[in-house]
Amino acid sequence: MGEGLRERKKRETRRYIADMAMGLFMERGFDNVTVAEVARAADVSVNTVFNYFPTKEDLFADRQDEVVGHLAGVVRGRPQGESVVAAVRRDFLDALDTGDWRYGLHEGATEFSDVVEASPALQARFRLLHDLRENALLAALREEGGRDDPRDRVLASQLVAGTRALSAWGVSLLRAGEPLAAAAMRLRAEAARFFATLEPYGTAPKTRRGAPPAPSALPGNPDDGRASGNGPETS
Amino acid sequence: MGEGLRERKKRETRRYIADMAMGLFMERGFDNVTVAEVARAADVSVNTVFNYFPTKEDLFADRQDEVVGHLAGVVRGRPQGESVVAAVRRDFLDALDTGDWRYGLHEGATEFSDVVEASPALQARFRLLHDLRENALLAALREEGGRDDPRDRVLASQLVAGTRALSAWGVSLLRAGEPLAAAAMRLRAEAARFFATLEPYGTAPKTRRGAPPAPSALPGNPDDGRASGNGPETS
DNA sequence: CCTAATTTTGCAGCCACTCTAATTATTGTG
DNA sequence: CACAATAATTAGAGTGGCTGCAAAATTAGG
Repeated sequence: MGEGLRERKKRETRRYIADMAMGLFMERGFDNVTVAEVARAADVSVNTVFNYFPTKEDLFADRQDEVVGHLAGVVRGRPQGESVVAAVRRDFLDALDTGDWRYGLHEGATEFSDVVEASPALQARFRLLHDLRENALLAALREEGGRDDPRDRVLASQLVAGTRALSAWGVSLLRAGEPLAAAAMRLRAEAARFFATLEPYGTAPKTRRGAPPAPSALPGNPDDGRASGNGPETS
Repeated sequence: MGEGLRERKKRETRRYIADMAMGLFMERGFDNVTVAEVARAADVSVNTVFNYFPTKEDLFADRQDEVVGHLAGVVRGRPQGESVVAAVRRDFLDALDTGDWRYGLHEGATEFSDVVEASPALQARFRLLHDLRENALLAALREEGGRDDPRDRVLASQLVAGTRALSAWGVSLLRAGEPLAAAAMRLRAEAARFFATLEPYGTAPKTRRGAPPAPSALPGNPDDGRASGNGPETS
């Protein structure tokens, strides 16, 4: 029941396609590689590529679901008594300390960033991801607060935009040759200022009815056209 | 010299195409109208449409250059002694008072918004515009401050994201049936809270060397692929 | 008018992506 | 093991946005 040959082959095929694609993208740039070339490199048909990845961008931005739902998860999973702003600050600083990639800062972030910044299509995709991130966070905030509180809207936008700006600055530091540790240190200082500014939003600690820490279904943007697929239709 | 028949015809043709396109988009939705249909409606060839508008989205988002450079212009043109945050607040509240469209709030904003929210392509375009807006604002901030100040990055991101969130809330109020004046009033209150939060960024009033109020050339994002064209090449 | 500069157009083509209809491989069952 | 159900892969044709290029129409200026 659990693990047929079919399932394994599917995962392997998907993986192989994604790896081949990433290799080509890193080498020659996202826009200079056609889906047909990816298909040839992976020795499958173009249709098979689209069976696994709904768009060309999905070949690059795998695991995007994680980052989209991350902030919302942090907010939902925070301990009792912690404010929203404090929770995000904690997670952001933790990512800095552990060198985690979830805010875009990691070893080799520059190569990644180079490819993205060279491609309008990829930039558009990441803007979409930030939007989805903000919407997911907003949904999490609404689970606690009132119906359509403008403060939730503003707070979500400020948190996403701020951390995004900080990460962008961090990448620019890395690109300027600064080692990751040094960049992280400077980022910590700036992050402190940023989150301090948002303190006025953080007054409400956390209400009772805590939702289960990590519901897997993300709210998502109803207008994003296509979700990131994980494989061919299972009819 | 100034005004040949050729120039006039060009403006008229451009205008006619844009009007026909907007009519079709409003009626049937952006994604359900092909460029070929726009061309037929305007009685020109598809190539002519692309001569005037570099992308299909440009048919919808005309005058986008204004909104992209607006915030930067507000910052550059603010009076001596006014902080950046105060300048944007003043402009935002002024737009609310005068019912101006520059922040997306105006009579008929809902129809406009309906079309946009029904089209992933248009949403992507507006995300791009917000990005360009932020970059332009950041460039303006850098004309006064230090080289690559992370506080400028964060402030620009907060201002753009915050006003965007407020406008989105405003549109949701309009869509819920609230009259424009009432929505504007509630928006003023929320805007006050929002800008108050950003006060810590507003300490620097304004330095000496004020640049000329409105330089027309926008910095723009080097990676946006194509600028919004204003007509066929005059080469 | 006649020529040079421009605008418009038609045509061919690229690429992402979709749909449909075979074709092939994997599975569970007898 | 054979066989039928199921699911994955493929080829092929087509759509739509967009780009070149070269010919035809229009306009400008002498």
